[in-house]
Amino acid sequence: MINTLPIKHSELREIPAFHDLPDEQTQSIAAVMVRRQYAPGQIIFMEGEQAGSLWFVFQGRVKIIKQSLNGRIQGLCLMNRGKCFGSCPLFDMKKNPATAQALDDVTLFVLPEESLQQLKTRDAQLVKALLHIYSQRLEHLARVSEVLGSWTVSDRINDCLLTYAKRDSDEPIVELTHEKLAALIGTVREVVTRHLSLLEKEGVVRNENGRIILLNPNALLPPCACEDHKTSA
Amino acid sequence: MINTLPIKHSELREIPAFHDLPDEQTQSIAAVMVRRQYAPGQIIFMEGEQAGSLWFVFQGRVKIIKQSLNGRIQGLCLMNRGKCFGSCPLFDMKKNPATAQALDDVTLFVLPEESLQQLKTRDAQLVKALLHIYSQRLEHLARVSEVLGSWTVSDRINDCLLTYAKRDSDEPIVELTHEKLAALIGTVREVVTRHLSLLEKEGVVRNENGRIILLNPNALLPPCACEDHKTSA
DNA sequence: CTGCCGATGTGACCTAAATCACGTCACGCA
DNA sequence: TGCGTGACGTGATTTAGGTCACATCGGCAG
Repeated sequence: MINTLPIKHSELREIPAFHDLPDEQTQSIAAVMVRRQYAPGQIIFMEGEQAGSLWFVFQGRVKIIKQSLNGRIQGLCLMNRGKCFGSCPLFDMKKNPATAQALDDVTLFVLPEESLQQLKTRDAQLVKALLHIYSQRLEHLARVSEVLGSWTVSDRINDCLLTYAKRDSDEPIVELTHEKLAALIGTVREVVTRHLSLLEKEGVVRNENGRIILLNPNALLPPCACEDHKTSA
Repeated sequence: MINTLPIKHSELREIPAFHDLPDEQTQSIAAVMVRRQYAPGQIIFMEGEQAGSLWFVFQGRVKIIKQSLNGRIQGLCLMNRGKCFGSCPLFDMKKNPATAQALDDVTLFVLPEESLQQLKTRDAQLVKALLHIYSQRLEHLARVSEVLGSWTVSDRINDCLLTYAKRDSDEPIVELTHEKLAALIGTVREVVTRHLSLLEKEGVVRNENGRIILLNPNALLPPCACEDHKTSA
């Protein structure tokens, strides 16, 4: 899980949060960061723990989830390359509000709590960066709340497809199994499969094993007052 | 809506966020704050606007809600005396993630965006306070996401009762109509009424006109793995 | 006292979506 | 070549909870 290979500042440069920092800064930060590897499904930290470190995704994808006592799991978001998560308990928050779990084989850069505390007192710039990250997260969670509260499962699947599509080639591709999509959305595999079959019949997507190709992403656009009573799904 | 009556620092002292500040600070802050009044139902700011001010509730209650395009409304939380909200667009957030609406007759203290910007650069203490507020909000929204995703409506009603009960007298009282409770939870009045009737039959609450008295708050405690298949509700 | 109105109670009904229970299909591998 | 295994497809059934349509009830202005 811990990989002693040091972190090159060229690698650090690939994280958006460090784009604008001067070389000397990235050098010193790279020196205190730790590289970690996780296998698919492995838990990175648990809801309720007190990990105050900052985590950056270098490779792979990390799933942020909440599991309630009755066993149901609700995915909050998916962090891919360059994204940052964690650090919530750093500012008087008692405990982690959610769980982080590796989705693929994952390589993370970790800024340990102690180092972060040090940097925080020395560097006002960092605090501002944190506020920015928090803002984004607030925005995202507010959106999740709206989506969970008032969208149908079908709309949530569409939204999820658009959100997590890789747009490398000319046709966007979602590299998730139905099972994992279901977990992210907070539903079950059958419902995802059924809805995707519908979409395939309509020619909007093509299902392959372990991934979904979006043939007509525009047809997945968010629900709108104009299309009141939907015939399909 | 705007009330020119100046804000006394004795009043400002009643806001938890200003408890620890030295007198001179509260004086100068009180000088730049604005008092505003709102009638029940009045919108304070809308989702999508760019209000970067900080709002403090001095009297009454403010409902934070999200309305999605299909017309459904999802309540996020209820801010009462002393609570702080707003200010999201201050740190690079494009727009307000939610709407604020007065529930009762409300008196607010507003710290306008310009003043806040000034204070922000001068006072590192304030930035730390903001981080704290953001942390709490993140925590809360993460909880909302879990609740929306995996609790039943009945559990959400129970939770809401416990969360918003006034504990002045020996018996906690919730001063909300079924209608308003429903809006907060993101359901409809009938469902709330039905569930409350059940609870009343079980002797857990007593329904009066416009308020609910909790006779046995412990019976409302959150859902738990141990009580797997619930008979009631 | 009467009429109005907002807050409640309650039954009948309907739909989304979870659950259960299978069957199929592709693919690696001994 | 057969077999195991993980991913996908699909019907039947069940259920929470939203929708509709009313009846009731308590307070209060005139």
